[in-house]
Amino acid sequence: MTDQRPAPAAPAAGLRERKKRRTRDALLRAALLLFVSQGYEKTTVDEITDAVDVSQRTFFRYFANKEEVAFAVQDLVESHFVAALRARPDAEGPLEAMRNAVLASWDTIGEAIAEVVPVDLYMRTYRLIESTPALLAVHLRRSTELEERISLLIAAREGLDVDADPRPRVAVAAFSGVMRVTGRLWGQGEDASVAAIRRMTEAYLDQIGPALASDWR
Amino acid sequence: MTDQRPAPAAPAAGLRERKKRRTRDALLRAALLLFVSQGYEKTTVDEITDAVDVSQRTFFRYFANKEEVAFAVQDLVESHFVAALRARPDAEGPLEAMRNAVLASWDTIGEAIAEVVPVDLYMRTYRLIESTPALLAVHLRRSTELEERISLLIAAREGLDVDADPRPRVAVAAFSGVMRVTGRLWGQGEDASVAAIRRMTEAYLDQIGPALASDWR
DNA sequence: TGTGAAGTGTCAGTGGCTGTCACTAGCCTG
DNA sequence: CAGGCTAGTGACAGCCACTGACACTTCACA
Repeated sequence: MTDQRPAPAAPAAGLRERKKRRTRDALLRAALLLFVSQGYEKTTVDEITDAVDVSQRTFFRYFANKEEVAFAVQDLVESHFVAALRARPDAEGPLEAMRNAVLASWDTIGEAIAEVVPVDLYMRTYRLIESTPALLAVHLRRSTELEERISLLIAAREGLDVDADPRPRVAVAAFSGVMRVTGRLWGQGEDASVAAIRRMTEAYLDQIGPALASDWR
Repeated sequence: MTDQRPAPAAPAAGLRERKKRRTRDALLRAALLLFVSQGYEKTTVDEITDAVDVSQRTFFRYFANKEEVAFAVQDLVESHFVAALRARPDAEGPLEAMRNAVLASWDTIGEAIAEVVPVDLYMRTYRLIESTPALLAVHLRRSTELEERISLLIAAREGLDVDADPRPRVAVAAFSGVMRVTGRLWGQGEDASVAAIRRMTEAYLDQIGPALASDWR
């Protein structure tokens, strides 16, 4: 997760700072546009830097690699979810809290995204990630990192030690597994709206209990 | 180290075939050895091909990319699990069947692996995968592909349509999530034995029910 | 206003990966 | 068993992601 964002509570930073942010944003937007319009693999870093008129070297000073730029917005979405989870009342059980946190964060994520790129561009990027093997792989690895953070959070809520009690990690794993399935299906489906994935998430989360029952008939 | 496998229904193929298999096996073994001894990233394809005395081009004719060679044995393990799952009696519920299939397949996987590489080498490779970001990413992506296959299998067992009923995918997602957690923890832990991961799997799978309960206290 | 450092461009180099082409060796047919 | 066919390979050239080194420009700040 990228740290530096003087977002809320950051007046007009120095000229240098602003220039930097502008360059980064320009690279990000140009990259995502190119990715969604012609595909990730078919986009070279040179094309991105040409579009922004900086050197290739500069790109790699802002983003560790070509993949990273594709996940810049995803970072935002994830920290949004984590914040929503932190905000859940203690009274809610683990699974209930996670469920409410996703649903709540999807209701408000739009604005947060729009500060950086058009929401539509993000959604098309998300679909691109799901459908591009190289990006999907990175996405999944990042997801497990997020899962670990969530596990620690859940454990803290319940006053447990993650290493002593398997339940936090198991619950998060089950929850995340379901989230991935919905993400994938949404990416493959017709309806690319936020509403669609929200609806799907709700429906699939409802099935966790029934799915783990010993007899489905 | 046998140069060919008395594989089921594969007599002595032509000389061409045998040479091919020998080259592939040699590349595989050399690659894994280099990977585990000096790390994945620090091993160049040239080093691998030099060790086997073939051209770099030849390497890429056998393996689509450098990553693929690291997963050759994993392929074996996965199809072993799928076979075990197919063999579970219809009477078992979905989760029960998957659980029994993993445990059963771990009891017998050793011999299957040993036909290709020393079991110890495989285990060290597995740990390397878990601890190398680039490989972990690919591993996770491959896992989701496997999950889809399993979902279809489970659905078939229960006479369901995966797209109409979310339960197969949800159950598999939850199950796989737990499996990944155990794989990761095993990779980080001290005990690198098959027994260790088997034990851990059993313990964690036992926690699925409790973990999803609405109240842990 | 001068000095230091942050940000960038340029250049050279490495390594993964691909296309092409020519050559050789196992295979097959007459 | 000769001669042609083709799969497998090596050699080579080239693309692209990425890195290190160094010099230059531009802002920041004393």
